[in-house]
Amino acid sequence: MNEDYMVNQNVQLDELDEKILQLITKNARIPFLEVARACGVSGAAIHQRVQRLLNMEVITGSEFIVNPQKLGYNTCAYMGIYLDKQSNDKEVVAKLDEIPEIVECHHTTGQYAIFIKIQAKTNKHLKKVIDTDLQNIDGIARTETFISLEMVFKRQVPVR
Amino acid sequence: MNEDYMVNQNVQLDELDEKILQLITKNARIPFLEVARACGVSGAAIHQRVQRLLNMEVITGSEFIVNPQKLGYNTCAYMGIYLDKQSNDKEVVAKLDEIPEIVECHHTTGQYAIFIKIQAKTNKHLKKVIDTDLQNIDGIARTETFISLEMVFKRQVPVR
DNA sequence: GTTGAAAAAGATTCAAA
DNA sequence: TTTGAATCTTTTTCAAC
Repeated sequence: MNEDYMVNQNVQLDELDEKILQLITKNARIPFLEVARACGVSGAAIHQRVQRLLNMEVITGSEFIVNPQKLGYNTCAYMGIYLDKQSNDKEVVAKLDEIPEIVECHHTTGQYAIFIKIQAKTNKHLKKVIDTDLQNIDGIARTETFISLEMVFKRQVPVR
Repeated sequence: MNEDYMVNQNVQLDELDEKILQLITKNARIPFLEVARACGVSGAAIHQRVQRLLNMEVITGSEFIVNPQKLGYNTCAYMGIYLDKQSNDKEVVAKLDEIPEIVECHHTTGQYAIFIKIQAKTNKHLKKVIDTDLQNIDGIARTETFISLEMVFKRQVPVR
């Protein structure tokens, strides 16, 4: 009982919550007092609302966003992974987790069992990740790579 | 001259920059004075370094991270898009940009011309995005969808 | 749940090194 | 580039509504 898949994770948010989310998801450093002024409520109210949104896990934290290219990461790729029939998904994922160039990992349905996003410095670096790091993982049968020539846009889920 | 593709965007960072990045990319709300204490320098130094990292676009901003599931977005999918030969990539991308459920969009090489990430509330919602919103865009020949059953991990590019 | 007020902490500026 | 000190702003707490 009470497994993840049984829980409706949806949460009731009012307009103030949504306004707050719209502001802080675009700029985590915005002063709560500025949010307060924009919303016409007190700073204390924003403080409490944000705390509540964190407690409810509607927001899971904050981050400064790095520009991969400025750190020399110029190659981005997606990869679909086929697993051997007898392989253990969890073990494969644990191994993938150890490869820092893999920045995202999903269990998927359809042709692939696992789908990942890779950030590498160069095409040569990507080749090393694929031919060495991934090749060393037991259970991977085959992979298909899609190289991103350019990320055109990226954003978060719409708040309302 | 001086086109995007000619510019080496790589930037020289020292250990202090890296330490700062490691802290602020995990928590955008961390007080700079706390970063200062962790790094053994003054608050003013951190303030200036962060400003410099922003000016250099090593960091492009900050955000509170929303948990899509708590907003009712329970279906995540990736989609490869094949375009008609005579179609205009830019126009297609502009249309995709207008669909809020598409949260990421890349130009790709290989079998697909465009690769996108979709966040929908339900499978039915995803079907509506695919069958209605995407179907209405001229130039799209065919699509292939990979549904994510579970995002196992997500992180930013390693700093150093 | 929201408020204003108070106290504590942080951000920002700047002259000097 | 870094620093400490000064100033200004924000964060956080809390009693009262």
